[in-house]
Amino acid sequence: MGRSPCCCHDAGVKKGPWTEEEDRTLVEHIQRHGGHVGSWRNLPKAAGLNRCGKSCRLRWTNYLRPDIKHGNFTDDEDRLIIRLHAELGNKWSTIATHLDGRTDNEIKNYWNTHIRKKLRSMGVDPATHQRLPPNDILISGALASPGLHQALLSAAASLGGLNSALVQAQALQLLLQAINGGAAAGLMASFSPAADNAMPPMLNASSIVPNFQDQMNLLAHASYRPADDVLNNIASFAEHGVVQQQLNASAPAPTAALVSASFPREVVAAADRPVQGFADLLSEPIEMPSMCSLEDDHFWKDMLAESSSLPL
DNA sequence: AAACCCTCCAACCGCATGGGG
DNA sequence: ACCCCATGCGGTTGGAGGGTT
Repeated sequence: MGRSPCCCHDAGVKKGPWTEEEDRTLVEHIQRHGGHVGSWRNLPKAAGLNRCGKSCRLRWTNYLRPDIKHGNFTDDEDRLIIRLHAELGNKWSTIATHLDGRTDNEIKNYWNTHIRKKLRSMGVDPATHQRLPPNDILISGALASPGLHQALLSAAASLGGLNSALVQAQALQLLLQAINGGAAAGLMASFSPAADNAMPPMLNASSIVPNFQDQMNLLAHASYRPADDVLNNIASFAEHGVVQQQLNASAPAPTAALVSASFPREVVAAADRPVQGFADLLSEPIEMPSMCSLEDDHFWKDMLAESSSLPL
């Protein structure tokens, strides 16, 4: 129906990057007409450019227009883009109307190359501005590294050596909470306890033990001594920087005191919290791995908290 | 030094929309 | 109501440049 083929399909019409000469020709032509363009389709011929009108329009609106601001985005602009995206979605042209001198194309590129990546690395879905499911965080974050992911699975498997399924679950929960800031349900569900232990058929973060101090008390009274490889595996996580605090693999059995001392207080507090939306995650500093470390990046923390509080 | 990989962004592509005849 | 055309818009691509092996 009705649409004529674009002039861009004409043979001999130049494509690709613009030269300075072409830029100058286009700018001078538009300036000669008082900054107004009658018809983009007729412009190339009138200006003496071997380009299609669409290409000229794009070059002018995205790059040559005198009111365009070039250079890095400011923190305020970042903040505004995230807030507007949470409200409007991928309406780049609408978002661009709120940022002086920025084009929709530039904002779109900036979103796709910088902001989206940053949000994902923090465990936030850039499309919905909600917290990513645990599995997605594992895949998108530092644990996408095969070695680290394998180490995690190995540690989880070695927890089977513990003499109580409940203690296994608690220890694994603690480990995963420390690694993933509470988003442990995915791996917890895939963890199979020994058959002779009385365990719920399906594990998840909320069905284990709701209070971390209770877990520690249970550990203290369980008088269990885990296999050395458990400690070694946990220590290897520490080496990977997943758990920031160094563990001492040659220490005595991990009583509650040892475990508490081995993990920062913030981790213990994080383990005690239920899994919630990412706004709650951001409400206070949590010791987390580098893939979603927020406590040293207040700018992003504030910005995300702001965008997540918008009415949708 | 060279090959390879990755990131970034300008530019392209094709569909949607709206206005005029 | 229909057709044609110009422009707007968002998704995608390709190549330059920088970093890594």
